[in-house]
Amino acid sequence: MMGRTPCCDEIGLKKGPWTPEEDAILVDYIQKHGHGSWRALPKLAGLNRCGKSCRLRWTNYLRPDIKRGKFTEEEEQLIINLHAVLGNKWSAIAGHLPGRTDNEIKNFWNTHLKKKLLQMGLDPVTHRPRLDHLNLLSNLQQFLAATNMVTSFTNTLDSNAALRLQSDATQLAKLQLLQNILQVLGTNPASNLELLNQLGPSSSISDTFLHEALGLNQSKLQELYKSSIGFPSHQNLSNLQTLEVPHHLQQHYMNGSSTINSCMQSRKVVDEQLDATNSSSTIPLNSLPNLVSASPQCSTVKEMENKVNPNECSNPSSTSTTFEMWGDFMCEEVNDDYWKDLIDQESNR
DNA sequence: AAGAATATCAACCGCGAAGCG
DNA sequence: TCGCTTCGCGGTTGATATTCT
Repeated sequence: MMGRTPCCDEIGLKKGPWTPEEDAILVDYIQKHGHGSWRALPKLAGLNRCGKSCRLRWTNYLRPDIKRGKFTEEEEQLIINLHAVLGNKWSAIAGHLPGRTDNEIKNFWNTHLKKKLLQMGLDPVTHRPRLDHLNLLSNLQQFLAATNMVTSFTNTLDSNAALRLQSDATQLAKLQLLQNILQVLGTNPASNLELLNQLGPSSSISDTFLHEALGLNQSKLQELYKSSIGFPSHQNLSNLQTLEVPHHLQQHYMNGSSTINSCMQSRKVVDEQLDATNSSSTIPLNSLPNLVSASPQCSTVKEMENKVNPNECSNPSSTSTTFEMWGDFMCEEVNDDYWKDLIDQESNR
């Protein structure tokens, strides 16, 4: 295969944009004869192009069933959802959007959706919250904002209920943040350094702030970091058990709102990890289950099915994404069955 | 108004997979 | 089974359009 001459290097074959005349010739020929062998087509049709160029022009532009115009909100959400499951399998994604081409979807992803996810603090590759320190800090702001929202809301309640709700919200915010930090510590050594730099003596993050936001002081966090690279011991994980989620809240929200529910599930995962670590101290921290989609790491659907529970891969309620962010993206009407069908279809391709 | 910067998207390129003798 | 051809995919490029300064 190496060194094969590209088909369009043949002398005299035209490249570049197609003229309306060329389009007309190609459409006319295919309508009359079908495309048959793409390689033979240009000669038969009387086009000074290579077969590859003809195929591309036909499939991406001239095909009669192509839908033109802007992507709808529904299409946009579908692409995001499909990308979370399939990764950069543009033709597979296009197969679920009638009239759209893989090229169009790829361009749309690269120019719009990627940026949109980044702006929302999500990694467009993994669809998880970004693990770099900047994002952690931006998440902090969101957690605090959310907590403040609860504070405003609780002004309307009696003082006991208000205090309890406020405290619960803060705990959940801590938990979510902690989950993100755990991911950083466990999976991304480069970010660890950056994070530690942020947490260092010259850091803009004050001890008070860390204490308030996390219930951890700098030295405790750094200690945790040092001891958790590569071989986390159950001792350093057990340090985190100071972050208790009130039992009544677990009961109340386990079947409740997706926001709180996702936090609770995150907590559950941490708990399970702690349990597992207690029984065997060799489980690496970065084996934390994927809470959002597995996506491109699941390079094939088969692989994906082996690696992850499809529900974990697709169920919005199992995400660890910051509050409702992910929920906003997921079509509510797209249920588990949809994803099961999708995965089945892809497996059978 | 003009030039620079940025966004968009059609088309190309190279590679791996599939088909076939 | 092997080697060649063809197809289709995903990443990238570059011309053009749009927005910003």
